[in-house]
Amino acid sequence: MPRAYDVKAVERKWQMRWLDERDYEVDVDDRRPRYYVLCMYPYPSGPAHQGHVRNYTFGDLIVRHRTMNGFAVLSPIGFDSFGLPAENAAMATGVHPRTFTDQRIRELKESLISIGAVYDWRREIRSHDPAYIKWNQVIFNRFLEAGLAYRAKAPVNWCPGCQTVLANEQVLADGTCERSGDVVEHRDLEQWFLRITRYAEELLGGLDDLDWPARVKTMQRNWIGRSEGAEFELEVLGDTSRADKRVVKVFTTRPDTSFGMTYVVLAPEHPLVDELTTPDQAAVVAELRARAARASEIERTANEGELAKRGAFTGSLARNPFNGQPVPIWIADYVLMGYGTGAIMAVPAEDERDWDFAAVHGLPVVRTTQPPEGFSGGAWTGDGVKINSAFLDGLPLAEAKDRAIAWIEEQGIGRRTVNYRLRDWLVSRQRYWGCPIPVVYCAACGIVPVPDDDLPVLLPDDVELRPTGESPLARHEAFRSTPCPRCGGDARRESDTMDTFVDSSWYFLRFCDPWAQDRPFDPEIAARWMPVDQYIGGVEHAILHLMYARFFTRALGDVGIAPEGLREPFQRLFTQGMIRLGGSKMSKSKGNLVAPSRYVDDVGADALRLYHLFVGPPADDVDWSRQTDEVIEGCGRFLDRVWRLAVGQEGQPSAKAHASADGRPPAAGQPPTGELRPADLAQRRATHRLIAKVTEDFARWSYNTAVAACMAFVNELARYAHDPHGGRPDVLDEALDALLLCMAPMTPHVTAELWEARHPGEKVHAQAWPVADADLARSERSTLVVQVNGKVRDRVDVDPGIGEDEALRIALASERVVAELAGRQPARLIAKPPRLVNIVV
RNA sequence: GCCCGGGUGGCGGAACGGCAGACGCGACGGACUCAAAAUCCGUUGUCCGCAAGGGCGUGCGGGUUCGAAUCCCGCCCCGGGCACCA
Repeated sequence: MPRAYDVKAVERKWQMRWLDERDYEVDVDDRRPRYYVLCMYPYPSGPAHQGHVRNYTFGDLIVRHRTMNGFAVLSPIGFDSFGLPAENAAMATGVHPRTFTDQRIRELKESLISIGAVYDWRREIRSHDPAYIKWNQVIFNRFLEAGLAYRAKAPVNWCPGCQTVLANEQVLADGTCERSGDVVEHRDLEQWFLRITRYAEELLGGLDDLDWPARVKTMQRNWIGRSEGAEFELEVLGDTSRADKRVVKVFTTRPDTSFGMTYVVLAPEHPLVDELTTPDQAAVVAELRARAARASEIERTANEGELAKRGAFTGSLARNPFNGQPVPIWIADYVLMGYGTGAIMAVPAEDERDWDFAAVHGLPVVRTTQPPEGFSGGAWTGDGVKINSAFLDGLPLAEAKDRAIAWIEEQGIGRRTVNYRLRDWLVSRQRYWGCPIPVVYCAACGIVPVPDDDLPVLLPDDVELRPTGESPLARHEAFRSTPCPRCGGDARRESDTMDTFVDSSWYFLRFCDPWAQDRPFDPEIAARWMPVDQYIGGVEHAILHLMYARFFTRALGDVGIAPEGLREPFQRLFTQGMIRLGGSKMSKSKGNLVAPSRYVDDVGADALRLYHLFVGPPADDVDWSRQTDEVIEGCGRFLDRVWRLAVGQEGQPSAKAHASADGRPPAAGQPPTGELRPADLAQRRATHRLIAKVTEDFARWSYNTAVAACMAFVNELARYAHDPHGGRPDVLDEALDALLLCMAPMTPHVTAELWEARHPGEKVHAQAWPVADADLARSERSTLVVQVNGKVRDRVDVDPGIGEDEALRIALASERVVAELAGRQPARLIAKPPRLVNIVV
């Protein structure tokens, strides 16, 4: 499509200037107020995709807009450069992950520059840089000292596709790996964990004050999954020969239903199972345990119809402490070892899972809550007065719960407790391309951290990458064998690397002070920039990254690395919608990308940015369709109109049409003076309404309507410019300057070029954000809508300052209204001047 | 099953409880041109009507209100998240 200007040359020119002139490099001692804008740093997967363009367009817009508003805006960028794709590619092609990654970073960096995004590039971080690895490892050491990092054997999620363990957060609800889609298996392995659960309560409470999308907060609350209840012990019956009493400890959120306990269930992995299983039940118990151990999450949850196969009686009985009754002890795979105590009291009358299980196995049901009249279902889980419950009888749920807990505590058999669904974060990965976990195993000294002075532990380059389920580092003798830092004896290095979410859990802090040589960052400098004022990213990180980063910020504060008072890293969060093509998310892994470079080369970065802003509300998903190309071309067409309007008929950018007496163009922002004809005044009003509208829309992330306002303004302005009663140069200048300023954050290249042409030596992005003249922005005339019985019958042009009486007088005088009323008397008159009058008959 | 979003022209989408459909895409008509492209101007929810004008319209059914796309209740559909967490 032929264009009004040389888009490529103009865009390239400004991209180079922004890099050369370093306008977006800021330092912490800048005298302007500080503002920290951050887009989630990208995994370098090659040239940017549309999701990146969308994300970084929003970020760049805010950076430029805030800068024009007088802030020192910190706008850093980096690359989340460790991760599986590079390693998988290495196995497929033989290219080393480092070479592969560096190449991908070059490509991505080039595309970020090509869409006109500006950053303080001095601060660039790459997670695979030795400096970043070093501080990652130092942080790990501090966590180890503080008991926040620990090694434990645990049932873990194993992904056969990725050949590594996964964090709970990386396993989808259907039991598959979020990355590869493979069915995740269970394995018992010794692994490194970070103690995020220590912060469960704080992570939950901290959400309240965050300016985040409600949806994301809810997802985090659900993930943390706080539940209040009680733990108590049940005595195991039988085997009177033993001296010590054996007990089973259960957790329940419904201690008020304890009198309805008709059996007890242990998780198949529960340590007491062997001891409690009687010889005649041994075979069936063993079979169930074997099956549960082998079963993946997906199998374990997918066979609801086979409940009979999912539980087995141990042969032992326990005593319900509330009523002294013996109840059978079962094992069943619907009870999980990892939650609570791994054992439950089963109350089929008030729990649906217990009800279903009891029904299959013929276990008794005792109601302890009076269901509402007419209730005919199975378990009743709602409120109701207690029955069959001795001292709790007659009490409603909440009160009965408190009384039951008090009783448990009086008896000394248990206590009130809070449980969380949140588990500790498993960070070991049996892969090469990640940050090595800096510990050494010594036969004599045990687990020994690598001393800070010996860090970083770097990855050796000469590894053999093979998918064996073991880190390639384990087979690298020079890496693996090392003297013990403590005793000097033979020892072996940890060969696992860290989950890459560790890298992204503190990069935003490093950005504040990426030059720090003796620590990850200066906490005082971090304290001055943090928290991030505006964080922007995809909603797919609602749980994983955002939860980990919140945990790290707190934990780093508690070990003295981050500022102590800093608890929350991201004050405001914006999550953009995703890009879809043909109904599914556009992504590299799905292979349905539509490359942005195609548009940048064709219609230009400004047009593509404008499209992303214009297409709809930023939070909404975007469907990439056949129509999209045409809309993007429309955006380019609009920029052409702006260009032609700004340069006049000559085709070349010209200085302002209107020069003052000394021949120099007047400074921007000088309002036109002297007599104004009605058309001139109308244009000035439109100009100031535009400023007010765009300012307001930017504040509420309503970029699509801001763009629409600019388009409508250009339509009007073109009309005015060609109007024989309009076209006054100073009025045009005011209008064009306002338009360029308003558009500068959205389409930076074309506005920079036009501004420079009109104001030689000036940069549009260095200008102050325009301020609307409130008197002019207020509309001069208003349309009074006259309704009869709520139906619009007439519209009258009125003064906006009109009063109620005047509005009614005008309305009742309307010919159309008189005709409609046909002599009927109004029963009621509603006047909302200057917008509306409603006459009810 | 539970918890969030969301259903408005041919399409993307506008609309503090007060003119539904701003702005754009597409379509149609016109100007310019030998012609095309580009550009410019106009029309474009739907039905009735030559017109003036009127009826109907924001997923469906109720309700609140002088007035509902907007608020409330009950459904339907789409998207997302969670789902043996006791």
